[in-house]
Formats: sequence, C-alpha cells, structure tokens
Amino acid sequence: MSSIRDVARLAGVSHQTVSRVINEHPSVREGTRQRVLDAIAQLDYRPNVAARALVTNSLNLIGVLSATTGEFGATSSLTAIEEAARAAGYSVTTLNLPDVSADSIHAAVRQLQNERVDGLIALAPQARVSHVLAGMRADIPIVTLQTASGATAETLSADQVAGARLATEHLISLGHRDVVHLAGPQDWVEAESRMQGYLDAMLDADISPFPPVRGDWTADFGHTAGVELAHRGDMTAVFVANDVMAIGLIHGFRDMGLEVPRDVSVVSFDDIPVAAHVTPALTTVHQDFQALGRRALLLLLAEIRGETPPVLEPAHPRLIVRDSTATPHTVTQP
Amino acid sequence: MSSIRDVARLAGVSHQTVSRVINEHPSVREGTRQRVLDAIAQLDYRPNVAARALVTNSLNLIGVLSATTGEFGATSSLTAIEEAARAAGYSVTTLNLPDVSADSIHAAVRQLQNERVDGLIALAPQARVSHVLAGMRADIPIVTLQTASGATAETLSADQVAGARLATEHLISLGHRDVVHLAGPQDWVEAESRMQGYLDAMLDADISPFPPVRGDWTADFGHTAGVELAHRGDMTAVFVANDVMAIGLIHGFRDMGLEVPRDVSVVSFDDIPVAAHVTPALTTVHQDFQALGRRALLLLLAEIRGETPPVLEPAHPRLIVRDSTATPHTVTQP
DNA sequence: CAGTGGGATGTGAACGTGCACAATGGCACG
DNA sequence: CGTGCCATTGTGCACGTTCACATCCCACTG
Repeated sequence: MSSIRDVARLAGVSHQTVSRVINEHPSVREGTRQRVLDAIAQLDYRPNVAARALVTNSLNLIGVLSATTGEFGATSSLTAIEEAARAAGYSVTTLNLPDVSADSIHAAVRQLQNERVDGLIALAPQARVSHVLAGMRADIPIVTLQTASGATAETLSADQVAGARLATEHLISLGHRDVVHLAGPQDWVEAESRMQGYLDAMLDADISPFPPVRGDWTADFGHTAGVELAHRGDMTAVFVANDVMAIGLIHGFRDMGLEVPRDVSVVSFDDIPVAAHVTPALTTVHQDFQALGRRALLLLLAEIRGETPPVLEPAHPRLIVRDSTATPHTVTQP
Repeated sequence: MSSIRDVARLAGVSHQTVSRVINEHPSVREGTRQRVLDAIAQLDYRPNVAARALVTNSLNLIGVLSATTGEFGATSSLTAIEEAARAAGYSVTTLNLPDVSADSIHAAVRQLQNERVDGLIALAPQARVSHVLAGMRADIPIVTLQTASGATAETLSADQVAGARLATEHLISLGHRDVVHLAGPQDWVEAESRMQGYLDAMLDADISPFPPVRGDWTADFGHTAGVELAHRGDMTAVFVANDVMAIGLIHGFRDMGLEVPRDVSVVSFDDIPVAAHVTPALTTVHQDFQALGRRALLLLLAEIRGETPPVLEPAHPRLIVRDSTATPHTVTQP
C-alpha cells in the first residue's frame, strides 16, 4: 500500500503538496496538481483515513442509534440518512438497541463514542430514549429523529399531529361521530402526536373523543383489538396509529363478522408498500420517511460544524383515500 | 481527551503497560492491572481507534453493501449482522447501492475500501451483483449473502430450493395439479432458487409445470398478475415467490371475482410480519433471515482472520400453513 | 532598481497507539 | 552461591497524515 510520500516522490514534489492536492487546497499550480493526480492514479494511492483521523481528530463518521425492529419507516429513513451522509463525505455506522433500558442506551452511546463518531442520530421513537439521551450530556452532537418537544421537534416531526388530524377529519367529514383511536404505545413520541391530532380534530368538531385504546404497533395486537372492539360495537370508525395494526384490526373485525368499510371505517398511518393491496385497500396518511432522514442529517451536520441549523419547513403529510373508509352504514341505510 | 500516556503517568507505569492492560495481554501483574484500570476509569480514558488503526492497519470495520429497497428480509439480516459484528469487536458501515450497474458496484466497493473496511458482506440478491463482485478481485474478503453458485452457496442459501419445494408439494398434496409459479425477477438468486424448487416438485409429481410468470417482487405487480391470471383461468393454485406479491395477487384475484382459497389457492415465501393478518392469512414459507445474517458474518470473520470457514449446516425453512390454501374447488364440489 | 506582497512549495513536528527489543527482578535448580 | 529462565515492565520507533511555519520566487509598485 503506497503512502503520501510515495506519491510525492513519484510526482517530484513534497508530501505536503500531495496533501494539498488531496484536500483541494487552492494554491497549487495546475501543472503540479496534474502531476500529483497522475502519480496518485498510477500508484492507486488512497489516503489512509486512520492517519488522517489521528491528526484531525475526526473519522468523518456519524452513528445511527436505532431502536426499531425493522419497521418500514425507520428503514426508509436510515437509507436516506446513509445516502445523504455519504454525499457529505461522512460514513455511517449503525447500532441497534437490544432494548430501551437506560442502561443499554448508555452503553450504546458509549460504544459509539468509543468508535469516535462525530455525531449521532437517534432513530428511536420511544420518548424515554430521547429523555435518556437529553439527560446524558454526551460531548457529541445528537439529533433525535422523533423529538418529544423543543425547538427541533417542529421542524422534524410536527407533521405527525397534522397528519392524524387529517385522518380523523376525513372520518368526521364522512359523517362518523363515534370514532375510536387505536393508539401506539404510551412511550412513543409518534403515538402521542397522533393521538393529539385525533383529540384536536374531535374537539374541533365538538365530538367528545373516546378514551383511546393502547396498542403496540403490531398486527397481532390489532387483531385482538378488533375482536374486542367488535364486541363493544359502539363505534362506526377507527383511526389506527399505523398500517400494520390496521391490517390486524381489520382481520379481527372480519373474524367477528364485521366488514370494513361496510360496518366500520378504518383509517391509518404510514402508507406502507402493501397498504394499497390488502383487502380492503387502506385509507392512510402518507409519510415521507426519507425526507425525515435527510432533515435529521442536515441538522446534525450543522451542529457538528458549529453552524446555525438550517430552518426547515415541516413536511406536510398527505391523506391517501382508498377503500377502508366510507360513510357510516352505507349498506344498511337504503 | 486523555491519552494512553496520561493514564500511564497517573498509574505510575509506562504507556506500554497500559497498552497491555487494554489488549488483555496475560503478563501484567494483577496489582498493576488494577491500578491501570483505576486510572482509566478516573480519566474516562478511551482508546483512540484511529491511532490504533494506524499502527495495526485495521479499523475493525466491516462494510455491508446492500442493494435492496428496504425489504423485510434484508433488514432483518442486516440487524443480525450488525449485532453479531459488534459482539465480535467490529463495527459496521452500510452502503446502499443506488442501482445495480457494474459502475455503481465498482464505485461502492472502492468507496468501502477507501474507508478501510476489513471485509465486506454483500446483501445483494441480484445475481449480477455477485458476478461483478466475483470478477473484481478486490483485495479484501467478500461474502455474498445470496450466492449464485459455488461452495458457500449451499451453507448460506440452499434452503431456498427446499423451501420452494415444500410450498409446491403442499399444493400438490392438497390435490392441485394446475399450479402456476409467480416468480421473482430473472436476475435474482432467490428467484431462480425458488423457481428451481417449484420445478423439482412438479416434475417429481409427474406434472408438467407451467412456464413461470416473471414478477418484480412488488405488490403492484402481484395485482396485475392476479388480473391476468384470472383471465386465463387455467390454474387452481399459485406459488408466489414472496409474500408481498402474493398480497397483490390476491387483491387482483378479488377484483376479478376470484376468492382465495375458494377458487384459487396461494402459497408464498418469507412469512413477513403481516402475513398472518391479511385476508386470507397467508400460507407461506418462513425464513430465518437473522440466522442467515449471522452465518454470513461468521464466514466473513473466518476469511478475515485467515481461518478455515466454519462448516454450517443449512437452516431448513418451515412451511406455515394458514388460510390461503385449500383443496381445489372445495366450495363448488358439494 | 529596490522593496513588498503573496502565491507556491518545502520542512519538521505532532497526533496516540502497538511492536520489537531491552532491561529488570525473582525464583528454581544444580 | 551462581546460573539461567521467565514473568513483568520499560524504551524508542514507526505508522501516514495534517498543521504551523519557513522559504523561495515572481510580479507589481513607487
């Protein structure tokens, strides 16, 4: 493996000049630059990141702390982060939390700091993760993709409330008044935001909201909830906090003889790839997870470089109307 | 930030002794070891990976080259790889291919080599990716998770053929003879393996197989295929190469008035989390993607260390029978 | 023509670690 | 008591890069 000095020797310059060429320093004469570039190509020289990191004290590395079990959203955001980071000259290392205990969060952050990351993006939707992180005073910049509150919250994920509102208002405008919310787990930021949007929309329409049912995002839970809600029978529509639970819910309804949207309307959140193809096709709120990831990275890079973070206008979610919602009792009314 | 010499000074030893403690060299007296450990704790000292990498010429880093668009399987494998790698003292960096052209593969591998990865796992199911990689003669160990052929192929992914066979035989044992295969894209290793399993099972049962329909893994395509196959109407069952396409296919059938499994049976592959909850619940072949990831990592680590790779017995896939399959014409026969 | 400024290039040190080798000390053995 | 061995510890250097500073040269100015 050839070093910067080998290149220098071949090009007939000093190692420092080679370094200047590599780092695109302006004051290198064009002719010299070319000779150096030729030498680099000829030797297939590649800068040693370790040596550079040793002296600049930065590996140009960002860490992604993730606490989601292969969900669609997180995966999309991660891909976007990785792509954007590499475009900015950073590489990315991922670390999956085995659980969301304070201990494992501490261990994970410590681990990433040992790996000398320049900054950290937490792809961890649980509120407690952001709380633990906020309380840690790690000496590196940290951006949480889903923030419980504070300045960055709005730029990154305020759209959640608006999206949930959109979904609920859609049901109300169809004529539903007895709308139940099947929520996500208490600890999750998105769960809270989506519930907030539900409550806002209900109260604005002067309907007293039901106490929400707490779910856990899984289709299994959705199924159980479907069976239970079918027994209760006191609602004509359900706003579900994510698509996967909605699929389970519809399954549960069907097991109990309820058809969607004939007997109950269902609207959910995420627009996962199969949402248009399950039966019935899901009316759902589409989220741009990739944009979310890119935003998080922009914020982090700004923090790393000590710049003032860019002002980002929140991305607005879209409601995609498909077949899982209808006016109440369309079939039984005529 | 304190260095190894600061620790040495505080503990009253030489930097080399500290280095020995860090690297768990046996010949350090217990008392000395404790003093050093105390000093490390007191200073919150962390070894500088860059400096270490500079002298050992290894960052303890493995790269994952991925060419999948957030699919369930790849994501699960990736998580498992990351976890196993970190347990072995390696960190992981991911690189997503924008496309599978030879150029972008070259660029990606080059990029990862510039980042000084010790080895590379390709999570790239397209046959051409493994071919390009095989032809590259990169000077680092590379393990392809889905290998087209060769020695590692069997240990890693031979189960695909067996799984497809299982699925097809299930249909045959139910009494189906007109079984169509909705396959994956021609270029994908899994697609070929699954088709092979289908063909094997059909021929073993003395049934002449249909020419397979080529899909692209997406639910959208599944839907189109469903509409088309419903028109043809010459089959009683379909073996679909993955769950997501199966969901689309069932949707397409339903649009054309065909019910699954009443009119057509469907069996697919992967057992994604919603498979049990869509309507009808999918009969499908379960794959242990995590185990696959862990195997790949074991192989890679062995290559990196120059050891002989461990002999792994192939993991056998399981058929999960749910509601999308039945005997032919159960409803119309009585 | 001398003086000055700045672009282009070179020199030497430093970053924090591991390795090779040297040095020290204690113990067993004859 | 001398010898040799081994466990334990220390010394100096090298890894490949960037940074601070020095030097050179040329063009421009008055």
